[in-house]
Amino acid sequence: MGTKERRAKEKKQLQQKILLAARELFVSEGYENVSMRKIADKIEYSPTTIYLYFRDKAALLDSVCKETLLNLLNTLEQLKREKREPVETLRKSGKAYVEFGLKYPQDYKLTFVVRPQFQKGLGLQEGSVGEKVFNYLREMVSECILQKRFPQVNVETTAQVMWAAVHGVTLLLIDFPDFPWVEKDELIDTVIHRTIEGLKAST
Amino acid sequence: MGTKERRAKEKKQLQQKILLAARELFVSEGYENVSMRKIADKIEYSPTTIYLYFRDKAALLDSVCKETLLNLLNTLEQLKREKREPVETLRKSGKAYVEFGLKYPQDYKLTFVVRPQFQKGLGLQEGSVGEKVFNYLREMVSECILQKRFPQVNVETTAQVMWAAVHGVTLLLIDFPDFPWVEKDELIDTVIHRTIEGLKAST
DNA sequence: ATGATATAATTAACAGTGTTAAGTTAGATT
DNA sequence: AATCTAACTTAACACTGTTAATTATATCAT
Repeated sequence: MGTKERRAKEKKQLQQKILLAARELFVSEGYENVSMRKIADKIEYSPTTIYLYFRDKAALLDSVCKETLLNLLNTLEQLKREKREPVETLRKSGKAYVEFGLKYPQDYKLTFVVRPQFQKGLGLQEGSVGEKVFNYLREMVSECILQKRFPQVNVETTAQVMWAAVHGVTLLLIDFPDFPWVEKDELIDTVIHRTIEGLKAST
Repeated sequence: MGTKERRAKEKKQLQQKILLAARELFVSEGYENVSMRKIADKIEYSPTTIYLYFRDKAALLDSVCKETLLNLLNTLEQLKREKREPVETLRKSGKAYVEFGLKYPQDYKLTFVVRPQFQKGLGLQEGSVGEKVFNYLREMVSECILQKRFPQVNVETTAQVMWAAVHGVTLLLIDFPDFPWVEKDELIDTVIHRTIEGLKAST
């Protein structure tokens, strides 16, 4: 009865192929400029075949974003493993977050801007990869407080403040590439550094 | 020869009417879900009439965003007039910026996310209203340094860090309304407060 | 191997999109 | 009143996401 398994594997492969094509096109042309027909052309199937594997275009976006978040999560978890001073780990995590966004700018926007716009409410539901990424940040902050690097601040607030800071600088650098920014790394480092300094000095 | 002036005024009025309809629809339905035909229906003209007043849909978006930026600039300039302690003014400006974004979330996204996506490069050109908004921020920071509230930090870097912080928190609150945020005002105030505290403590 | 069956993929179609070119109407000028 | 010109509309093109009906294909039982 190996045929059924083979068929199942083939289905998965085609699904993966569609996903890859979609990601490449979304990234290079932008979500709204990519048509189902373009994706179909790229994989050399008819447009409607895609609908046998994904409910609609938004579902395709969803899957692409989930992959992106898994990538980001991997990058961050790797950092955690190289155990360091907790504040240093937090700092490096922030930097890694921004650099991830700048390395895959379109993926980042797709995930953190386009997707929430196209499916409101389902931004960061329980058990999702997105939640796991934020949980990572919570942990990092907790660790800093536990080891008394920070005063007894509210973990949740602090994590959210950190997220806002890195999210902000990431999106600005992506969306306004022609703005006269100071040197990019200086800007990123300063954003992170000052957010953390403000934290130490805070109540 | 008053007829020509009258016609000119009528043209401006219709252009304004189109702009208003476009803004209302963009805001309520989202830029990509609004068709030229929908706008035309709203103002009870044929779709193609719009093209006599705006080059294309992107130009319409452009004009809407410019209005938004003017509104934001007004809000901020008003704050400057009620002269206060400079750090306090900076703090209030940050708060006003975020609140503006939350009051008109779709306008904000249109201006600071959607528009740069649809016309790359022209994000913040010389003489634009966007540039004026950022110049306002530069001034606020300068004032703080001049009056020795901050150490001798780099104005440009500091202004950009501030922008990143408020931009980040604004977008997160808009895009992930269902995320378990801490109390909204606490989050906003903490973002601003800690950015400024980090500044004082910094080199 | 052949016919039946289930599944995968396709074609055709619908209602909608931004936009252009050609045509029409209405108001001002002579 | 006839002409001209600016304002507006109609018709059309090439595209979009998506559904329903249809065809091809590969697996199964005989």
